[in-house]
Amino acid sequence: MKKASQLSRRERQIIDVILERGECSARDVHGALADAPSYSSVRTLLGILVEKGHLRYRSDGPRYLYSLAQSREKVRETALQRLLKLFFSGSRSAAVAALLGKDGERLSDEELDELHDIIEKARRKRG
Amino acid sequence: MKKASQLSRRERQIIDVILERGECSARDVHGALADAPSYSSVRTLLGILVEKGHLRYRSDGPRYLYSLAQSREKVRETALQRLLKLFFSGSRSAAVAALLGKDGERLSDEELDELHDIIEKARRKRG
DNA sequence: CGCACCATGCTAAAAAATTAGCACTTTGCT
DNA sequence: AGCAAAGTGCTAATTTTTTAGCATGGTGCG
Repeated sequence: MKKASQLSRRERQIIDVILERGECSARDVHGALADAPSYSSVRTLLGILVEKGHLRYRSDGPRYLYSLAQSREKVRETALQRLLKLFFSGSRSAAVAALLGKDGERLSDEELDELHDIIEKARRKRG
Repeated sequence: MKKASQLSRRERQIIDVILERGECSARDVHGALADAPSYSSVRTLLGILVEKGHLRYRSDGPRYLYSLAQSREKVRETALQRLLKLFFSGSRSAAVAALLGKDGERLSDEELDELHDIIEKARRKRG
């Protein structure tokens, strides 16, 4: 079984669709791909991804619904780790700063409140 | 010129090395790859990546040093956008929350201070 | 029931990626 | 000057990916 980093382009593309939309039928995936190949090809790829352990599926009447084999959180954490390593020398706060924009101008008031709470909570915990 | 999302596995791998380390010689890249193919192959790939516009190089004595063609910030922003779209429905604050950990336990006191400043600055700006 | 739809398995061919060798030039150093 | 290291261009073979067709079986609904 290959690692996630070993995904081919199409494989990654398909995983991305399912990451973004959640459970999908082969038809859904095919429709979601901007430059989709034939329906048959998409089904082949889905089969391969299941075989490799990246996806799983369940029956829903006459169709299969595909979803991630790993938990979303796990996949997300892996992706975050990669990003941290590549762009932020592993520093989470540097990544956060980039997300916020230098002056937090990218966030709504509500979002700012949420973050403020998180930070205060962490501080109180430490005294 | 193909898009970044169209990178093949090896291509991505090589770009990643250069993202992480900055300017690299062919030798550096070859050495940094855990499962590296021949030096010759690495040079071929580097050539392709330059041709495709992903990398550029400059002479440094008898060797070439390869680096990103696009600014690091641009590549980073693209990567962040993808992450936001796939895992956080586009919400930056949700991504920040994930980075911080539920209670911000992942950050040092100094990092917390920095973030607090950013948030306060943003708030004052809005009243 | 029978059609439409979706699945499966098998097959196969075309395209892309990956690997690598060879001959030769340039550069830096001793 | 001469060697080692690193570059170039060209070529080519192998492997992987990607594409797609076909025959067949199951499910749900009018």
